[in-house]
Amino acid sequence: MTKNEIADTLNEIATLLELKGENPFKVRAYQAGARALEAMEEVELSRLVAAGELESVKGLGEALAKKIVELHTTGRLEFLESLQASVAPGLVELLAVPGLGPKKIRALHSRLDVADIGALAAACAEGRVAALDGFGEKTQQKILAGIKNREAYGRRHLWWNAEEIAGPIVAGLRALPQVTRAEAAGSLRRGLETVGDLDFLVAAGEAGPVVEWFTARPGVKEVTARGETKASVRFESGLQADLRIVPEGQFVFALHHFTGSKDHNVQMRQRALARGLSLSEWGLVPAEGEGTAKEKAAKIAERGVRSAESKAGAGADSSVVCQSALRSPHSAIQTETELFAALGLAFIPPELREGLGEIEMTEDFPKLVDTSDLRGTLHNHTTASDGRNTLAEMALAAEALGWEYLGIADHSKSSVQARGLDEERLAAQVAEIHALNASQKFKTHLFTGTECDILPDGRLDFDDGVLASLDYVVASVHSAFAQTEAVMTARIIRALENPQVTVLGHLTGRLLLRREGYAVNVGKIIDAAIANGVVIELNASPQRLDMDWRHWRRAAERGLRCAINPDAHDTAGLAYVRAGVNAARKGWLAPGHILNTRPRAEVAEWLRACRAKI
DNA sequence: GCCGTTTTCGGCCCGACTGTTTTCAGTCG
Repeated sequence: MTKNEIADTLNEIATLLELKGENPFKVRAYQAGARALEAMEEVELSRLVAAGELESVKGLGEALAKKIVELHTTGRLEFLESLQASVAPGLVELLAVPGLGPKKIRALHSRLDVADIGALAAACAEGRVAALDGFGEKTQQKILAGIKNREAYGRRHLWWNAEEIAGPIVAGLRALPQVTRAEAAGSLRRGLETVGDLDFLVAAGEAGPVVEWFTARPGVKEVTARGETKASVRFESGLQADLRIVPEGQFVFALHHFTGSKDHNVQMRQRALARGLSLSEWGLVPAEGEGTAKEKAAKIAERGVRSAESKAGAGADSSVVCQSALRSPHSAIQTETELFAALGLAFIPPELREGLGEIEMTEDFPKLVDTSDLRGTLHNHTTASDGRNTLAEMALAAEALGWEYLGIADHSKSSVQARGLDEERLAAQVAEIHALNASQKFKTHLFTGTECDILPDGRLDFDDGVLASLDYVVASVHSAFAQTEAVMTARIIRALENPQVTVLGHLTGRLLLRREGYAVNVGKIIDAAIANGVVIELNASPQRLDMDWRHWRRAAERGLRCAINPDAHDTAGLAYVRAGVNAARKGWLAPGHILNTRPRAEVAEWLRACRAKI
């Protein structure tokens, strides 16, 4: 079993133990064990298993080590199998119903014999749930509503769609007179391709009016929680949003905490502990002593500077940090930059906070690419194929964005469903583009291109002579998605080896939340692209974001060049580059890694040189 | 089930909110 499969198994054990009413700390131990594995390299796990040294890993004791070894070597675990046999399988899915936790589920199971969602819905409909001790009419209604909306609630949402809802809310919050600071945190702030829910964080003198305003937003279908400093709502799309209101001095700590990710926060807290400090959403305080971080922070703030300094920890390096934190934990640190600095770190951009090596970064981070760095894009469509705006309309929109160039890459003839261009229509389009460029009607230069189908056998949809008449060629797969990984990989590599191909379009063909990508060996494709001097596109369409950001950092270090392409099918679609830039930033990409941050002349020269590599 | 410069037993993050009960348990993040 692989490391991640073993981690999943440990998490499954934790869930089953929870449903059985086991000691919650035992449950947590399994979850911590899973996290410890996830943070490990695959080869490191194999080494530790072989050497019998798993117990040297923090969080793995004798019992977990034994189980991990069994899973790693045999792929099975007797303990899990007997555990699974002792828990009704339908109970696990009940955990997904809002308001139901292990205790309530066990009560439903033991007293009403409810063992799955169907039985639960029936019990609610008959009023049997409301009659149970500890349950009531409201709980029953909530469970019924939760079951009914389970599908929409469980869904994640495209970053783009979530941002469209969140943007106006942040602006509205900032405009409230009580509010001094407001941000959207969570995976939205980290620029993750999909978002589970929205987290809004506000610093305000008075919370009541902010909660009032928030819960009254248009599109709010349901207010699921409303307290003095917190509120939760559900929008009609199923998207949930949480609001938290904190005092000004706590804002930066809460912002960092709720931006996450979980892994990043765990590593940050570990780093703080190593410096004798405790980091939480409440503040950065000395780790030693009694009481919670919140209590300590409050006490220290009350006592003031002098007595606090006398308690500063030992060790020259950490005492500096301690004293500055102690001096005034709620006022000395006002920005995330200062928070990171207190732990000896440079500011970590939110997009990089995934616990994937950003904490270990000892030097300053490279300047990540920004939307304003882009001087144009390749891969856009017009009404000639399946676009919804004409060539001139697209050029005008690109000019309005200040772009120096716009690449036109309509579909090729095999993409019949997209009205792909044949040789004749392509030649006509090229002539039209040349005429438009010559007219100097627009400041934006148009490059002639095609999004040429990679046929099932790896040949291209146009002859080399036709391709050579264009400024550039995006090659993409649009058919025979069901090929095996080996066949698909060989197919794409054959296309990359054609000297006419300059850019590989949407590497996996995935549609986020709708369709998995086709099977393809990404590592081999990256190798082939580097070897053949082909750019791999970061397709910026919010539902694609393909090639995935997780591959970019290492690929770029090895010399792969990226093009951030909106794959726009209308003028509004040009704005998708922003989603692509997000993904590129998550992949640690700097402007130098990206072809379309270069000026027009340089891009034109690069495209020429690329084709001359024969 | 894990952990230990206070330790091999007794802790393990905890505050906010809801619903039910009438002072608190369960859930959530």
